[in-house]
Amino acid sequence: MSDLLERLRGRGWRMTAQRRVVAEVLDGEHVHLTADEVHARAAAKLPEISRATVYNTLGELVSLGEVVEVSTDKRAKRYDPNAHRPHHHLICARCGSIRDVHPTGNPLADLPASERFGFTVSGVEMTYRGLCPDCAALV
Amino acid sequence: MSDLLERLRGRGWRMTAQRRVVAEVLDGEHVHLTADEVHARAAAKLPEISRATVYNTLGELVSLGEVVEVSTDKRAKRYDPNAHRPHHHLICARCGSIRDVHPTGNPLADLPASERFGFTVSGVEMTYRGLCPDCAALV
DNA sequence: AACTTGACTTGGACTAAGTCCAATGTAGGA
DNA sequence: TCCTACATTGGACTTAGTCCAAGTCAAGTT
Repeated sequence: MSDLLERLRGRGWRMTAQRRVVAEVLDGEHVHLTADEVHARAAAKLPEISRATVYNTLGELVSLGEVVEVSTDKRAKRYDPNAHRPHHHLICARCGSIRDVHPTGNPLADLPASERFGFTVSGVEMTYRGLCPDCAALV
Repeated sequence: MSDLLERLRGRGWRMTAQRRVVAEVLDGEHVHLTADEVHARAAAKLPEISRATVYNTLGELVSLGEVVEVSTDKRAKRYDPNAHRPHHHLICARCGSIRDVHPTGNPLADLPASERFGFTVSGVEMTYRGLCPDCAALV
């Protein structure tokens, strides 16, 4: 987990207690938390941390490429700390739970030039949807 | 455009002026509008239509499968009326403009059983990201 | 054509998620 | 130790969307 902190320090991040706990929360579990969940977990370690700081820090981590935003159908964005390994997502349409998945194939190669409309294409996200075992059992 | 209205009527939709203008707005242009943009265009034809009705109607069209929700990075969801033809999206990271694209390949087949975690997988969305020609010219 | 009724619409209050900002605090270099 | 540019705070604000009780109306029935 100090890997992440080292990388950030190496990039000129001023290291504060707030940034440290946010980084630790994200680095600690490979689940996909909302900003509010990150705030709650961070506040457990550093009670006076503000929501604004959590949003700021998450935004910085995203632009540094350390964390990826995932938009599910639910309203709140989720933050995926597993940004260093390329992967895609499988989301339960009912409960919103997310798994990281690794499909075979190369989806970027599947978009021919004629379908690019002059865009400079830099990446692709695949979002598989379905029902998780628990939710499927309820239906 | 009356295709859509016919289909809806055939499914037992009670046809009201409000639903008609919303359907017409979506059916009229193949752009990807936000709920507020749909409301604005609908209100141009039927000034007293309320936002709640637009949201209700969009929600119904989505659950009927006539329209697809697209979550970009921006906050508001966009509504894609081109639901009858399977396709994916190419989004400009800068201005948020969206194009429909048709990649080759079968992404569902690219997710092996070992990567499904017991989920019942029902679909997949591919979101290509990059810069549109206009935005690329600005950088 | 008038009646009936349950589905539809309305507007306004409410909630959730996120942004902004002026005042205050502090990490890290000199 | 001091300085200062960068970071944090909390609270107001905005945006996007939901909810609901009251009123309206489409379409089937007579």
